[in-house]
Amino acid sequence: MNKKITLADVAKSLGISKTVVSLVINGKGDHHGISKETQRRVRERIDELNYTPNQLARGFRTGRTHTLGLIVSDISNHFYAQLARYIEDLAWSCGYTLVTCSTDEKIEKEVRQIELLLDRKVDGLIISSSQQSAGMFNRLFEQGKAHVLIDRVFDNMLSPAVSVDNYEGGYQAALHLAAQGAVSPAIFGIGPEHISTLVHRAEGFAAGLRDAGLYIDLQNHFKAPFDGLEEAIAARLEAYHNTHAMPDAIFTLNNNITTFCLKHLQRLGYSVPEQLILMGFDDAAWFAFTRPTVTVVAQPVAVIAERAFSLLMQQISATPSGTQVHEVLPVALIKRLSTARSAPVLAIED
Amino acid sequence: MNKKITLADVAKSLGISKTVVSLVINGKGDHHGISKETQRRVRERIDELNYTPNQLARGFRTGRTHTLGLIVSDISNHFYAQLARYIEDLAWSCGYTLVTCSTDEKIEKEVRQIELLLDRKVDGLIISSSQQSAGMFNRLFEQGKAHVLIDRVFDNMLSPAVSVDNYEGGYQAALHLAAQGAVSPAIFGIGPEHISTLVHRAEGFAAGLRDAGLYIDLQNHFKAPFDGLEEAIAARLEAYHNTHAMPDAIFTLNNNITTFCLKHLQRLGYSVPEQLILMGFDDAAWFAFTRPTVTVVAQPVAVIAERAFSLLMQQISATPSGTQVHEVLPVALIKRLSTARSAPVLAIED
DNA sequence: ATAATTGGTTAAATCGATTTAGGCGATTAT
DNA sequence: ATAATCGCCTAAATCGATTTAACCAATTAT
Repeated sequence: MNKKITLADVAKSLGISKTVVSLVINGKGDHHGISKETQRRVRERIDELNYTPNQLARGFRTGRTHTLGLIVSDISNHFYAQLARYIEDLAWSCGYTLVTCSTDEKIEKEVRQIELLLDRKVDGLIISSSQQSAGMFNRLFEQGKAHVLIDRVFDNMLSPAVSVDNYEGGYQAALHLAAQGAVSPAIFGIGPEHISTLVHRAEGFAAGLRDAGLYIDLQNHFKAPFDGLEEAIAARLEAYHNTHAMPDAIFTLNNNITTFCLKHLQRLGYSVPEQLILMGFDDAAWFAFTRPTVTVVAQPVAVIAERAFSLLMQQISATPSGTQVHEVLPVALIKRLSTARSAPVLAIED
Repeated sequence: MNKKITLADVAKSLGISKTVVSLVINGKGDHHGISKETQRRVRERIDELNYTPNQLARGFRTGRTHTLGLIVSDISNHFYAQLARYIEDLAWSCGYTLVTCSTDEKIEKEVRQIELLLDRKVDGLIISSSQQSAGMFNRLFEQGKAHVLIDRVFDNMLSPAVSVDNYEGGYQAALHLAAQGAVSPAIFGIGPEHISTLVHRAEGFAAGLRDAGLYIDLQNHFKAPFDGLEEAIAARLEAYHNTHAMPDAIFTLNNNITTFCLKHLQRLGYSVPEQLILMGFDDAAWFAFTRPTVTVVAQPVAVIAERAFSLLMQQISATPSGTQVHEVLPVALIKRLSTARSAPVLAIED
């Protein structure tokens, strides 16, 4: 277990000071007037000895770790897994490493994870928060700690944020379902109920229905618990089934809900779109080849990642501008067969 | 931007030495005979000042960062996303943070990521490697660096490893397809071709076919490139289609291949299982509710995570045993409708 | 009565890098 | 001829924790 070569070893082996070696490594050789010849010798010796800097020591000294933190509710959720992948690629291309944490929508867990990451001196955070208010993030903002809120946003937040137009997505969904003949649609949501994305999607949906001359009771729509999601959805559908009260349309508020809804409707013997139409928020690869394929409101995942990363890098490398930045990206309605009530002749895309 | 409270601040504010504060924080107070009263005062003041230790400095000094690294080919692949989630939970419950890196099957990228994580002094690595040989890992092993190979394994490897019985999975798949009437099945694989999991699955499949009196050319089965996977699969299926040479059964070597195969078979108008039967390696939530539902060889993801984590922790907290540990976990054949050639009356599970 | 032990504590070294503040000899400016 | 400048390099401080080696007074052992 040969102990690691240190910068001091390199310096000693060349009979020069650590300063020179450090400067050369960091490309500050010319700027500090280290002779070309010395620089060459240093680099040569570094190769010979196979020296690599201890990043921990470096980060400790400089206060910059080249590490970013990503906080989401569940990294195994397809939407967040994709997001993580995009962000990881962006981070890697800038020399950053990404630490991802799943909160399971537990506020307490989220807070501890953020604190842990801060104690580890990550250079920045990208957060899809489960919290109820902007308090903690406003504090981060005032401390000048680089971070970006994504996906979920807050009233009165100071932090830079990137989200999509959830309200509009819900609105479009409602218009589409109404156009396809839905009369008494149901919303399938998920707890906790303060999550901004879900609230906005539902509100937009209600507004769209209203404009289409329909009504839905926003307060009391179904909200499955985060833990035991599938079981709750199955139970709800069974209850509808047993009481012969199945709605004629369902709008599911995220991809997991859509997935489980479809699975259990199928299990109960319902055929979509003939007996009821269904559409969801969030796209996923498989929604394009299930039978029926599923109509969704899709989020521009790559763009969310790119914008959030860019806003984060701005904070890290420059002093942030004074104005609050909240980028709201457009969503896209992808019509597929699950809502093709009349003539199922829609082409399967790509 | 109030600068962070340090251990020295706490010590000074109490008029005592840093040593005492450090010992108390680390629960070594009793062991070093710090009086109960002093310990109480220290803890109280830490709360008052809201002091939290700089984990970077701590890790720098102790050489233990309480960080683990996970290397996989693509975190957005459902199998790895699930694995990551399980490992993250285990790690978190033991006070560890997880850094995940995606390699895109690029050996060069994998090597750099491992080196980076080592320079960051992660306490251990869990690696699903894309490399060709055990060389780098045998070196890690000899240096005593804690790590576990998962999923993919090597000949002559010294490192602890956890994998599944890929050969047996392939074998069972072949028997099943043969039993369902397949006569000339095709394998849909993916590059690079040295990946042990894929090799073993294909070899087991060939052996199973042989035992069922069938034959397949192992050398020349289809291997799609990792980049552009979907397009390659689509093209291959189209080629079959155009030449009226569609096989009567397809065995897909991982969940992504299965997904894309199904999607494009559907696009080309083939009905499964009537015109051809299909089964894949790896389960995924949606395979249980696509139509048809998909027969798969499922891996025990949670167990893989648990065993790998356990082997890693053993190395970190104790001196590893001398014997090479390679745990091989069983796979499970889940029969669904995509291979139900005769009577599609199989119950949809759960 | 002197030495050894114990209880409670501290000063200083240490981890491996970066950064500050100069040093020294040779050249250029005045 | 003296001072200022320049080119090249170094010693030492520093980041914030942990850990080693002792210290001092009070008690116990011999």
